[in-house]
Amino acid sequence: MERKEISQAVIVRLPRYYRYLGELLEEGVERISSGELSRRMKVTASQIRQDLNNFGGFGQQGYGYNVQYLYEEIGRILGVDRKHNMIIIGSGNLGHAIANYANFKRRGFIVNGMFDIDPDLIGESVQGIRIRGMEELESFIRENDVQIAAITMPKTHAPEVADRLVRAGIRGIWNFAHIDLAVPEGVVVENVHLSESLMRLSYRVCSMEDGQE
Amino acid sequence: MERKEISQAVIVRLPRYYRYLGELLEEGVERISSGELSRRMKVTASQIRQDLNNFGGFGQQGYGYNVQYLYEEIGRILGVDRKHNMIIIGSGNLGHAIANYANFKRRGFIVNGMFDIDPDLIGESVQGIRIRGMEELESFIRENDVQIAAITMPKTHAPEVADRLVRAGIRGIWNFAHIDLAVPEGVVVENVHLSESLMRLSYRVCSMEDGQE
DNA sequence: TAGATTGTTAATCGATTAACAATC
DNA sequence: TAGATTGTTAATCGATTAACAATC
Repeated sequence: MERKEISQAVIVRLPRYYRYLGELLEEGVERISSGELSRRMKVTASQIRQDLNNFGGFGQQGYGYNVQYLYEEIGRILGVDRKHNMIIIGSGNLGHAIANYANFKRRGFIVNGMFDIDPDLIGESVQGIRIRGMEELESFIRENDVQIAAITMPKTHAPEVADRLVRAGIRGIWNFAHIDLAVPEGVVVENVHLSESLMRLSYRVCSMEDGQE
Repeated sequence: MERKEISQAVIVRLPRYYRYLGELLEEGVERISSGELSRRMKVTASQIRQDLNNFGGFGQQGYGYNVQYLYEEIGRILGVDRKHNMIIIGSGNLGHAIANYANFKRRGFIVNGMFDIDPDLIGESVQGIRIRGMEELESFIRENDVQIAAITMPKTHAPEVADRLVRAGIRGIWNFAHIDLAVPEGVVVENVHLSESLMRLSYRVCSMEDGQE
């Protein structure tokens, strides 16, 4: 599937293309040119064409891009055409928020297990998903062919849990803990560091006030 | 405070420096060289020195950087030395997760109001924060000098709410809704698009399997 | 066919890394 | 002082934008 190395910048933009194409599809738009899409997304048409051509020629000269086709192709590239079994480690508010978010399911991310250390939570159910104790972690991953784990627990035990996940064969970690996890080659970590995001917002608000941005 | 334009890439990295310096401080480390920090953070020493010099000469030749001093300076740059009043629009799990996260408070982000449209939630309290109806939004922002609003509600009404926030004088929007908000100059939007983050993870997991990354 | 718009090459711009003189 | 390490300039690398020939 992969020809050359795709740059990180392109990968970051890809889901946003997917979102806009989904919206166009809902609006009933059948075809779109890079120029028109560029106006909507506020990026250059050049960038859109360059980005898409990393993966192949999806368009047609004189016509543009077929929305449905391009949407499906990008979906395939992102892997949302497949099913991914997913677990959530940490059943606090954030874990609940993710478990409840129905759109993930639509994209093929099936949460089939939640875990916690709190005995009061173990045995409870969220959206039909049972909360389990940590001792079941490895067996559950193996038996349910789990690919992705979201870590939504405090940072203290996150590295240790990450090690267990890796050893149990997880392929991707969606890390919400405020710490950088060390994983071996072949395992992917995607960080969501909310406090860093909030500080960036704060920086920009403040620099707006003093100098102007 | 601002000399020249600071690049987006630098701003993204800044909170991570802050986090590592905070950890060093807790470890009792008094001084650190760009070389040693580069080993810890797995970035080049050159990049660290370049990044910091955007804001001034915090180091000393032959010595390195004083951890405490650098930590405080970066905190000042990020604006975490000040108080920011903050509200949360949307009191679902995600709103609760943010309200409950005590570390934000430590960094000066004070959540003093939560809002929702659900009559069952209005009047309830989370962490001592009362959940209010949307009709109180504008008056609350003005009376409590609120600078930052987190939008943790479904995307449908997010643009409309964003408009109200802007008109009421909010300076920064922390947007968790899966939509791009249009705001005038002088107002800052920081997006946290979880579904896009998850798709990036999915992409990288899949491309690991087919070709190798 | 003529017009539109892609795919792709070339030019520009910006960010990262390397190197080293300044200096603590 | 000598050694270490910064601040900063110069070199390299990569990403974005512009341009245009190919082609539907």
